[in-house]
Amino acid sequence: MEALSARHIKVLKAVVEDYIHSGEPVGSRTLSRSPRFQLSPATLRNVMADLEESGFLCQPHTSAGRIPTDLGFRFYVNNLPDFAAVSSEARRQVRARLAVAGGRLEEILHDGVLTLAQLTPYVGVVSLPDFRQMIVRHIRFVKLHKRRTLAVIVSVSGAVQNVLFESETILSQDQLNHFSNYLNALLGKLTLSGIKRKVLQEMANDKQGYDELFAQVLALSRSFFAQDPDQQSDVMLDGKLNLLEHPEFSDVERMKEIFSAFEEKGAILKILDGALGGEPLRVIIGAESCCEEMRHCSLVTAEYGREGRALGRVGVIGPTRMDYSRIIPLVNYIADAMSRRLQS
Amino acid sequence: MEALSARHIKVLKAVVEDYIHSGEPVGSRTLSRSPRFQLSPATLRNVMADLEESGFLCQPHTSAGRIPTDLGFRFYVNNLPDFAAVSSEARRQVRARLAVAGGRLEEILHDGVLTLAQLTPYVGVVSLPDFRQMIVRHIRFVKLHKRRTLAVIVSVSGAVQNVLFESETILSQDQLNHFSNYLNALLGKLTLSGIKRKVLQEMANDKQGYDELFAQVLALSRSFFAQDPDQQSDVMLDGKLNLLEHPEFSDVERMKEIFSAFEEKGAILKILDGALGGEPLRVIIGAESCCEEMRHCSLVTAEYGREGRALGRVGVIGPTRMDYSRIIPLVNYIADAMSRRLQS
DNA sequence: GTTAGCACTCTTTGTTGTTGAGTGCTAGCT
DNA sequence: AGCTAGCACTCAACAACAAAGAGTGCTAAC
Repeated sequence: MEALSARHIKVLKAVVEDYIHSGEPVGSRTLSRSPRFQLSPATLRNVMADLEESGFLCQPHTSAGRIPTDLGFRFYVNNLPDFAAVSSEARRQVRARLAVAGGRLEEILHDGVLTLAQLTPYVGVVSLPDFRQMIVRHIRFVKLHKRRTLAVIVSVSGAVQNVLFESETILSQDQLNHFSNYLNALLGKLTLSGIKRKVLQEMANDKQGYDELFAQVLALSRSFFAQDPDQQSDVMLDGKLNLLEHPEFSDVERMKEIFSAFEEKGAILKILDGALGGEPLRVIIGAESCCEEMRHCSLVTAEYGREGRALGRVGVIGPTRMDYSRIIPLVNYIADAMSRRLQS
Repeated sequence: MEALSARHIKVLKAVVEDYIHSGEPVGSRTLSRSPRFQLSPATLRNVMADLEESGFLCQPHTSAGRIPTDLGFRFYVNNLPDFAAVSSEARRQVRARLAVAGGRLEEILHDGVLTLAQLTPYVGVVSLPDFRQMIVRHIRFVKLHKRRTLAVIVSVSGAVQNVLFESETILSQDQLNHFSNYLNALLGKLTLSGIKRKVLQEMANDKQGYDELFAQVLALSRSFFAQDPDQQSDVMLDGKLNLLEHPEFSDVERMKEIFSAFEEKGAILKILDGALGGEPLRVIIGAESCCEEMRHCSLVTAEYGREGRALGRVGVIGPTRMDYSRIIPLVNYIADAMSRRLQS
């Protein structure tokens, strides 16, 4: 497989863009009619045959035009797109939904995916931050019944989580309040797993000499952390119906595949956060996701976060034939807007 | 339309049952081959023609057999089914999932729909109780930042809800704890809206002479209730993929309709809880739901609750051609199991 | 290096019977 | 009066076939 000439690249780009907009295999004839080529179909055929040999194009069947392979899309995305500016309609919607201040974390994320699902014909997706990695602002204990206790944890970014657990001894609400205060005073800018680590550490070097209170707080924390096994993070999807509009999913079998992938949120999460903290923007094309059910889908996702810390990823899932030149800037734009709102 | 003779009824029943199991329009010939009829096809044709005229059967096209109309299914469900006993496999699964004790409300409901989605080829559905109608066990206030306050409400059935609101004045956590204790001591077996009503009432007859504390609690409660506009209840669905297995939904258009109904949870909720407190078991067939998108679906739902109070409904959504004789007992069984678990 | 021409492939679309299931109707049977 | 056999008719489903159209690879000429 040799290096691609300028002409090869130009043809590849034309095929990809044409296919993205028409959804039909594109033939040499169609291409030669385009004003940007002065070439005859026969010449284009030769070029396309080369591109096929190199793995950038393929034919659904011998007498059809060519469509880009995953590799073809990949080359296009990496090198070629003329990014479209974010439309004014999109800016307007983002302003309306995401430029407002405050709100709980879940609301902000939800507004993000909703906006994406409305502005694109694809599925909006966002990964919720792993709660254990979020910086805790408060922990509060609420006595429910005997040893049954509820911990309410609030993160700096406004996420609230409830964890039910059983304390070792029966404690009154007043005692719990006391412990809450003590613990809150103690914790600086720590994540939940940071706190857990710290608590376990303190217990490990269990030299006596603690004051009674500290020992009790530790005991309580331990049973609390014992309960919280691995409170998984999660994903939010919106606009699944959008996919049904695309001809590539009019096949019921294919639909079934993708929707089953959606039900299995763990898989999506893995694809999304697999490389969290890596590139801020990421495009995953077809089989690159290594998820059998998603091999006909692409993901465009960007990191969102707070104060420079990445919290998760937000973006869209659509067919590999996705309008990358429009979607990539849009996803970036929305991730930015979300991060800004999280800051406030 | 005259009253149906015993023979008419017998034929209707046979048609419905045959159609439920085969999914094909059933013809007079098929029917006459069944050992339960000694009649010739011609005779059956006459009977079926009568049933069609009365609106219980219809023909997809002239040269096909007959299929039951919504009315036909309705007659069948109301009068005819031989209920199947709940299978031992079903009992086993329910034991495994729902006979365990305790758990948060959401978990219990989730286990319920999951079980239904696994035991039937339909979609499991459950309506979450309207939080405002649930009896409150605790209210606890957590100070977040300045006037920003989090109310944590725990119901007797184990549901936990967080409500964010702004208090009128800046209060310390200690004050909030104090208020929480006071309020908790105050509330007996009241629902959230009961509490709200009471608070507003107390404020209305605002004769002075309150002690300071009571006045402050009232003020706090008021801003809290102002925030909570109408925290809608919600529905949970599981097993949407099951529907894709049914031939009646291999048509993409029809699929789209139903899935769009699923996204619009409000509509489902309305159908489900429209008659909460009415019949414990309810079957809604096709157009009876008055929901355009659901006209090809039936719902079988039963009430679940706690200590005799209905909290919501649980059941399945499937094609009108549903195996009612098996599903009705199963839904009842599971609703019972859920209610029992909620008791604990 | 490019293009025109040609034979070939393969999908799509439409036509045309043929088959089979099912129907309504009528006349005759019990 | 109720039931049944028979018959003509309708219609969907299937298969076979033809024609059209889009696209290809290859070769020879420009």
